[in-house]
Amino acid sequence: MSHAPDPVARDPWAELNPQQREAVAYGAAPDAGPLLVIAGAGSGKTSTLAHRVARLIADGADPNRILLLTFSRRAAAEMERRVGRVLQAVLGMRPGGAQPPALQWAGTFHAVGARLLREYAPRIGLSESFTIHDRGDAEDLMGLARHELGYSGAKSRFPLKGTCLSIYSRAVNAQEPLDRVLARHFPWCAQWEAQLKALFGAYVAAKQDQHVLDYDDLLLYWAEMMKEPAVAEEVGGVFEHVLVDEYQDTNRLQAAILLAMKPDGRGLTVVGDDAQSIYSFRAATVRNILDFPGQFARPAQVVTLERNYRSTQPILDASNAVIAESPERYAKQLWTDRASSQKPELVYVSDESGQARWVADQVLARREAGVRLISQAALFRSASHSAALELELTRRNIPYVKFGGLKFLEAAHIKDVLSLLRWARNPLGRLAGFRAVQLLPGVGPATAARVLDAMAAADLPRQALQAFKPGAAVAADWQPFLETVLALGDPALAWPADLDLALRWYLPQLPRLYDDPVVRQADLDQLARIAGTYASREQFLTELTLDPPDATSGQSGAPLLDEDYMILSTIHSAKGQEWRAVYVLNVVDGCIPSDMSTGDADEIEEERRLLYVAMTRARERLQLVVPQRFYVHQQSGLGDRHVYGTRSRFVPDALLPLFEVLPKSRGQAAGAAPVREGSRIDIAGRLRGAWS
DNA sequence: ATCCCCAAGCTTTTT
DNA sequence: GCTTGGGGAT
Repeated sequence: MSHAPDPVARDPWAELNPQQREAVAYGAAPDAGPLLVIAGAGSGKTSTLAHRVARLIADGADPNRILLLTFSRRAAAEMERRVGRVLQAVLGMRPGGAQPPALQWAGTFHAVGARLLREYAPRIGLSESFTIHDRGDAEDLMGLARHELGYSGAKSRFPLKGTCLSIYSRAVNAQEPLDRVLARHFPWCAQWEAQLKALFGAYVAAKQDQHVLDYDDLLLYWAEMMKEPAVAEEVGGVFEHVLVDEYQDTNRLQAAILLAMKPDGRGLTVVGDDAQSIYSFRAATVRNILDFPGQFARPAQVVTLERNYRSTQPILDASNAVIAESPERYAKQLWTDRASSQKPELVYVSDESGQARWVADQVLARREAGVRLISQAALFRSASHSAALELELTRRNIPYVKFGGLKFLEAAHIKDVLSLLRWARNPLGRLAGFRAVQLLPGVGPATAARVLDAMAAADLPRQALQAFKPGAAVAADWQPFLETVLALGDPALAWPADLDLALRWYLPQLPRLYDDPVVRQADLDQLARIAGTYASREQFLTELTLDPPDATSGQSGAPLLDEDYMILSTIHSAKGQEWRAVYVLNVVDGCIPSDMSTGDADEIEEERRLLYVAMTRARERLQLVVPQRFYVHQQSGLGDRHVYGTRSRFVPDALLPLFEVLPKSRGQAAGAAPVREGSRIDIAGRLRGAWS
């Protein structure tokens, strides 16, 4: 242990600047109104929020009555860690001694909603054993309803199940009537309004019959529950302080929940940055944060954090210039005292493989200069944009971990096992059952439907299952399956023995079900390992759907935690993070902005903010990479093809002086040919020079 | 009723 | 390139 005292340990408030202090100290008076903290990128937002929570507790607030709403569980964990650290210092506890009080209520809106609903289930007529549908399940259930209503014929060209769910979800989250949602966001579906209404009715009924909630329900039921004055007062009273992080990415439904809990705004703190609002596709609205102060009888106090501790001035200058074009925002100009002569770079490369080679070269060169892989990240607009880079990294043996766009839970074999567990927990969950039963050889949709119908009609679903007589072809396999399902339904079974039981039945089925049983078995082993870290099956199922493991390892096998690896991430998943070196891929019109999002001005603005978020992740080095030729997946008709890309419209000519443009000799794209090893030495030399 | 094969359509970001 | 729907053989 070091004798040099941690600066936090010496004086926990010393490291705060005046604005941060104001945000931390605000509301000492008992009648203080709500607080809005506008926290620019890299302005110490997490630290400020953590200090504020710690100060509240130090001043006597009960940690069990503090609700901290974050955007992801990862963010919640980080916040808890930092609150604990500050508290230790404030309360004068010695590290390694007694633990500082922990927060009982920290998590995402959805996770907190799930927990509250589980608690209040009996009072609002909800089954306590409700299971939660992830996006895929919700789509499938929507698809089922769509089919039952006869909209699935090949000729009708009715919106696909995924589109239907998106429409439904937006209507719920934005709290807007269907016709408006259709007109504004899905005009090509407007002709189906009546049918969609019927479909959504059937979908809602199906969820209720089966005791399942989808993501939106976790918010919707919570909001509805709060409309009951007695419950609202009770729940609102439980939480003395409510703090919300990333408020720019909340939607109207979430705002309604907050308002219902804290109608006068007392004890309410929201933190965010309107310039980083990037989730409007999920019905988040920047209006929430822009309109926050005026919502209350006593307007909110607004504190703005403009000092940036993360990036060098040249990086900040370029980022500020990019966002400056945005029309409506809380005016702020980030500043820093981290001077540097290193401008961000704008790098032209030939195509995506040239881009991959360039980035790999850069990463290695930077690593030689002392920047660990884990301090370097490649960011991109959509998960598929990293494919070429992943290949290149694997080829060169550079380990990486990829965030975003992960399909672990969507893999068929994972869903198989989870549906077994879910169905055992909630026998009325039709989707899980439908999938589980069809794992048996000789059982298809018709038999599965008969089983589930019999169960749905019975008072005791499990007995109906036991009594079910399958056809002769299935009989031999039925008995062990039945025994497994019934055993899984035994509440006395200790977790994770349930999973072992399910796997014992399921693993032998793998070779019959899939061509590549070995790979899939490895995944399931992984699942079993994760399972051990959850306290119960219920927690496992809930948290896995609400917060799926969000990274995949680039190397086969388990990622070694203390090994050095670089980060690949979608820009969305990069929120709140920072790295010493950041490479932004495909800074090309069509990628940023995505050609999916060039519909209206609002969408374009969000794409601009996306680039801003990507750029402001960088501490020291920032490179925007522009492939001059890139591959687009089939859009309409023509098939896959190459397109000659132009630099993103968010970096117009006027901004070029803020960047160093590479390569310096025109006409030669960097990383153009794999044979040009000579130029690599050149580049490496230049980079070393930059660090001397 | 199941299962297997073919054809057709669509392809962002995520709790 | 990958899922979904339809048709035919078993």
